[in-house]
Amino acid sequence: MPKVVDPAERRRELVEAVLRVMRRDGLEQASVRNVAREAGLSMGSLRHYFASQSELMVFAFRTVIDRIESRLAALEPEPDPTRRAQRLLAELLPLDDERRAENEVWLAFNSRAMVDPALRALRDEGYDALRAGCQAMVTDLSAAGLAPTDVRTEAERLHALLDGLAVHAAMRPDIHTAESLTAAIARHLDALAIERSARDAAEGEDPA
Amino acid sequence: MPKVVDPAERRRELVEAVLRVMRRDGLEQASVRNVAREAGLSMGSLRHYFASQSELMVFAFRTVIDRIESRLAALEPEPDPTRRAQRLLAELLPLDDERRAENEVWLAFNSRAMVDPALRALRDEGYDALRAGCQAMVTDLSAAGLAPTDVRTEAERLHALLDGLAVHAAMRPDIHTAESLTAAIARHLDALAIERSARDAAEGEDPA
DNA sequence: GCTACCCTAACACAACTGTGCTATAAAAGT
DNA sequence: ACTTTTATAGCACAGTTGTGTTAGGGTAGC
Repeated sequence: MPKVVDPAERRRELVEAVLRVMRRDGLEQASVRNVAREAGLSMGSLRHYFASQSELMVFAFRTVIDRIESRLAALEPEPDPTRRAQRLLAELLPLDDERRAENEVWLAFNSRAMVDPALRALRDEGYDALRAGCQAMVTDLSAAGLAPTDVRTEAERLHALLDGLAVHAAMRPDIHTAESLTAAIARHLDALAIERSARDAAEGEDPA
Repeated sequence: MPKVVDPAERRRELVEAVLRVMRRDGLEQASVRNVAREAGLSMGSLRHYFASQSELMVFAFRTVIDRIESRLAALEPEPDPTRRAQRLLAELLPLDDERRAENEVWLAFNSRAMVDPALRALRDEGYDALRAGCQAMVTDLSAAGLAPTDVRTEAERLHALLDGLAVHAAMRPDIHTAESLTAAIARHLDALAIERSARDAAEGEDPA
């Protein structure tokens, strides 16, 4: 009976099982037994694809990261920096069920990474990528005169706002609807532009 | 030998043991055995003070919440809304080792509350309190002409920024120093004031 | 004195964990 | 046709978990 499915496909199925269990019962319930049962396999089979639980978790986390990154990369090019930022941020916020699920497992992985060294490297990778993305967005906006020139501080602020909204959406999905999340982000982008104009005007006055 | 210390004191010691274990080894290591060993007691003794692990965790979480709230309440009154907001936010951010520790256990409790119903109520309580605090700050700033009039959106933005910064500080304490955190918050308060001025000016022009 | 009570300790139990090992059947390679 | 590799299943083992129960030692009230 073996060899009926592609090994890579099996691994993907197992990752899906991990994510399902994590969402339904919490990260600590994602034991090798529970995951194997969820996937309809014996735990001996699971161990054939992943030698250890840590390996399974790392692969699952990596899969989630790759999925998010490829989704961002697949976005059609958008020359206008504001609209580009809006689309990127909309892709990162948990606005629909699929991304809500993704957000939950992302947060679970992140919290385990606080203690598990094997996951820490992946968490840092995701963190750095998001940080770089925020920095790129602010840089483009700033170049277009739509954000203050202090890119570093503004990128940190945007990044923290984004992650904070994601955490809040996971904690209270009833309060933080897709509308309120997008409104908060839109307001922030708007505020960045206003701030830039005001600072430019102040600079034009002061030294003159 | 029993009865040498106040039972309430014992409970406090046990909570401290919980927090130490949680910070050192992670939340999932805070088993009744590990906590009892950390406190230098047998697990039979621990169970005399807390009938179940859930009870212990709830009490520990409650203690952390109370500690933060009483520290905020102990702040001397500050009439200037900007300075008051700065002080409140400085008290909530993990700027020193003590509050870094507090922040870590806070996040750990929050992540477990995603799955543990007993902790969820406490998490929601903490969330609501912080949300109300942000709303109060923005309301005062807005009344003083130092923040936009859309209190609801701005409170959500401030709240998310605050929690996002706390998460980032826990993840990357090397990157997010006390200086960068306070700078981000200061910039945000500054931006709120600028935004208000600009919107007021725009409104004065438009309908005229 | 003594009785009642609080605290502490220690053990038992069932459930769960990750991991190693073995057996077997199907496929692939020759 | 035969051998080797791959995939699956199942079990054993040692460790940890939460919780219950039992017993004993120390203090306080009478």
